[in-house]
Amino acid sequence: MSQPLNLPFDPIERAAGTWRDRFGPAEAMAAATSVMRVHQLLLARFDAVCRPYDLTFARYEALVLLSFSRTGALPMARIGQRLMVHPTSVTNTIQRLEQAGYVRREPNPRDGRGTLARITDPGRAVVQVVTKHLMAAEFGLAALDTPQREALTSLLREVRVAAGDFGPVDN
Amino acid sequence: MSQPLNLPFDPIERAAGTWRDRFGPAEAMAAATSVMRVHQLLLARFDAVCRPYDLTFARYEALVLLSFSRTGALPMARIGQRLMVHPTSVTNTIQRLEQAGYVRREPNPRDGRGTLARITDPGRAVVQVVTKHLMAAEFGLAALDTPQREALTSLLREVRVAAGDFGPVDN
DNA sequence: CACATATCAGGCTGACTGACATCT
DNA sequence: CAGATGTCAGTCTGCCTGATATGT
Repeated sequence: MSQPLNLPFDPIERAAGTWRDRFGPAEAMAAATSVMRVHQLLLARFDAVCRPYDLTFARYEALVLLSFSRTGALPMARIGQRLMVHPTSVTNTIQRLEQAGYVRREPNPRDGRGTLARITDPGRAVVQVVTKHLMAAEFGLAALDTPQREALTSLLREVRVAAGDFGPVDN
Repeated sequence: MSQPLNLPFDPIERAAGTWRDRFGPAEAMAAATSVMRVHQLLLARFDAVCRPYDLTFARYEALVLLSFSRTGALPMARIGQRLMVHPTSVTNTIQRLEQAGYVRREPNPRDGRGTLARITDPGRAVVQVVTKHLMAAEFGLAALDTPQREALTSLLREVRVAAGDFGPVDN
C-alpha cells in the first residue's frame, strides 16, 4: 500500500507534512474515512432513486424490513432494534410511510402498549420497483466484481460483529 | 461466502423468502448495506469523541483539512470541493468553527469575492487532541488488523475512483 | 411498584433550493 | 455580459433528550 494518504484530506499538501508524520500509523484513519466517503456517495445515489417515490433510503430500509417480516407487520420497538435507530426516529419514519400510504398502523393485539406497523399493498409494490432500480444500479457498486463485493461485506462484518451488531435473533 | 444474507434486514425470516429469491443476486446489496451500517457505527463513535470539544465529526474533518493546508487557510469553495459538501453547508460549518474560536474568516486577497477560512492556534490544538483520541480508539476499526484495513481502503478506493472522487489536484 | 412502549414537544445537525449581492 | 463566490432565508431530514400517557 504505497499510495499517498487519502481522505478526507486528500491530496495532502507536502509542505504541511503527512498524516503519518504528525499522528502516526494512518491505516485505520484511511479506512474509516473511506467508509465515510463511500457512504456519502452511495446515500446520494440511493436517495435519488427513492425520491420519485416519496421515499428516502431510510424509509425504504424500513419498508424492506417489513416486506421481509413473517406477517408483514412488526412492533415499532423491533423496527428500531433492527435498523439501530432511536424509538422517536421510528415513530417519525413510520409516520411518513403512513402518510404515503405504504404502511398502516394497528394496535398490537399481544401487547396493549404496542403499535404494529403493517406494510400495505402499495408499500409492497413500491419496494419491488425501487429495489429493481437499485439492483439495476448495482447498489452503486458496479466498480466491484462479485468476489470484491463479498470481500468488502466480510471485512465490514467483522467491524459490525465487534460492535455488537448481529445481536441475538428473536423475531 | 455461505453466510446468510444480512443487513439491514437480518436475520431475514424464512417464511418470507430470501432476498435472492425475490430480487436476484444480493452481493451488491449486502455490501452496500454493510457500508451504511458501519458508517452509522463509526459516526456515532466519532461524534462522541468530538462532542466534549464543541465539535462534530464533520467540523473536525474541515479543521483537519485546514490544518494540512499549506498556509493554514483555504477558500470556502475549495473546502466544499474537498469535503464534497454544498457551499451553504461550508458556510454553516465554518460559522460554527468560528464561533468556537477554531477558525477565523478573512477576505481572500487574491479574489475580492472570496472568503478564506484560517485555522487558529486553538483550532490546531483541538485537532491534535481529538486526533489523539481517535487514534487511541483506532478509528473504530480495532477489529481489523493492518492488512485488513488496507484491503478495506483499497476496495473502497475503487468505488470512489469510479464515482469521480480523487479528482484533479490543484491546490 | 418498576419497567416497557410509543408518542409528543423541542432542539440540533447537515444538506438542499432559491434568491441575492458582489466581484472577475 | 456571463460566470464564480459566498451568504441568507427557508425547508427537509434524521437523530437526539426529556416528558408524558399507557399498559405489563
